[in-house]
Amino acid sequence: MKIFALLDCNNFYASCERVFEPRLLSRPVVVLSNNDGCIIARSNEAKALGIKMGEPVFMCQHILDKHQVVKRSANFALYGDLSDRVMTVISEILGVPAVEVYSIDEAFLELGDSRFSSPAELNYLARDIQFQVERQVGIPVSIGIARTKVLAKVANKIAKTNRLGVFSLYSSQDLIEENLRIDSVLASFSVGDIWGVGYRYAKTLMANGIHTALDLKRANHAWIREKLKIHGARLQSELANMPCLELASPEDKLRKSISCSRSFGDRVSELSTLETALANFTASAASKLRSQKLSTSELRIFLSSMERYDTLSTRLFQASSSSSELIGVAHDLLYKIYQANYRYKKAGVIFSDLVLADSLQLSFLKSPETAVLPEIHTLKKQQTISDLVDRLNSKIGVNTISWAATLDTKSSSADSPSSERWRASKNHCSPAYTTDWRSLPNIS
DNA sequence: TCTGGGGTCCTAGGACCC
DNA sequence: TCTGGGGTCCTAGGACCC
Repeated sequence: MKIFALLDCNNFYASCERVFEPRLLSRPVVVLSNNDGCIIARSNEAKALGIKMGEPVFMCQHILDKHQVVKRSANFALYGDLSDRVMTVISEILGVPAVEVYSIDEAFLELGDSRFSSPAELNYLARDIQFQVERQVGIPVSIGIARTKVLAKVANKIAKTNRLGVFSLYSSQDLIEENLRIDSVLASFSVGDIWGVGYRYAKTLMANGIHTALDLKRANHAWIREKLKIHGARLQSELANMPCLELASPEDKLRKSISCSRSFGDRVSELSTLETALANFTASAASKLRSQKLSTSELRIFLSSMERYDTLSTRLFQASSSSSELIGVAHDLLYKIYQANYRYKKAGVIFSDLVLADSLQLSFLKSPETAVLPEIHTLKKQQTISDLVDRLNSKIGVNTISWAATLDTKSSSADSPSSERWRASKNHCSPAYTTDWRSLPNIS
C-alpha cells in the first residue's frame, strides 16, 4: 500500500516576496491581484490582522493603513520560477519515487510503501524534505502524510494551522488502530475545509446536519452520491482511509486548455484598443503554448462589459502555435462580436483542444483560404519565427522583441495620458529577480 | 393492437481547485 | 469609486445518427 504526502508552501506568494526582501520577514505582507484589486495572499501576520482571502483592497484599506501592511502587486514571473525550483528540489530527493505537481505551490509525493517504511521513518523523511526546500529555495513548507490524497490534504491543513511543519495520519501498521485515530481527528475537522467541498456543498451538507469530516464519512452513501455526485462518493471512500485517487502521471497532467485574460485598467470602447489588448493576450498565451511544446486547434475569445458577455470560437484549419497567425484569428473573431457603444471591462483568449507540437497532424485537405495544401516547410518557417522571438526574449530580456499588433500605436496622446488604458495598474510590483537580467538583484 | 435501442457530439451550467 | 486569473471535471439536455 502506498503512502501519500502533500507538500504545500506556506503563504506562497508572500513567502516569495520575502526571499529577496528579508526585511519583510516579521512584517505583515499581502499580495494583490491584477489591477491591485483583491487580496490574493497573506503572510501569517496579515492573516492575524483579520484580512480575508479574496477581499477587495478598498474594503480593508483601513487595516492596511493602520498596521502599515506591506503591499505587493502579484509578480507571477517570480512565483513561477521559485515554484519550479521547489519542485526540482523535491523531485531530486531520494526516497520520493514519484511527484505530482498539483499547483504552483503544492505537490503530492509518493512515499514508498507501508510494508517497508514505518510511520517514524516517513516522518523523518518529510522533515528532511522540509529542511531541504527551505535551505535551497528559502520557502517554508508544510507536509501532511496519509494513505489517501484527501487525508493527506487534511493532515497538511492540520500541520499548517498548528504550525507543526509535518503531520501524519499514517500512524500504524495496524489499520484498526490507525482508523480510530483518524476518526478522532476528523471529528474536529470542519466539513467545509475538506478538499473538494466548496461553499455550496458545505451549505447543503450543514443544512442536513453534516458538520464535520467524520459526519461526512459516516453519512448515508446513496444520499451523498445523489447530492455530491461521483465526487462525493470518492470523498467518502478516501475519508474512510480507502484510496481511490491515484498520483497523476505526467501524461495526465498535459494541459487541456491555455488562456490569458485581463480586466482592463479602465473601461474600453474603441475597437483599436481591443485589438491591441487581444493581440497581447494572444501573444502571451501562444508563448505559453510553445513553452509547453503544444499547438492549439481551437481558439475562443470573449469580451465582457457591465451589460453583456460575448464569446465566439473557431476551429483552426491546422493546429498552430504561431503568434502572428493566432493573433490574426483572434482579430477576425473580435470583428464578429465587437459592438460599439459598450464599455468593455475585460477580455480574454482561450486555446483548447491542444496537441503536442511534435505529433502534429497535417491536413490532407486544401486550406479554404489559400487553396493550397499545408506544407511542412511553411509551418516550420512560422515556427522558426516564433521560436526566435521566444529565444531573444528569454536571452536578452522580456519584450526585447514583440509583435507589431501588440504595440499601441494608433491611439492619439490627446485622449488619455497613457496610450495603454487597457493595461491594468500594478503599483507595488517587486522586480522579476530571477527571470529578467535587468532585474538581477545587486549586492553591495 | 402495436411505436426501440444504442450511440455521438455539442453546449451550457454548475461545482470545485489554487 | 474601487471586487483576479487560470484551470478541471461532471451532468443534463438537445440534435442528430443508424
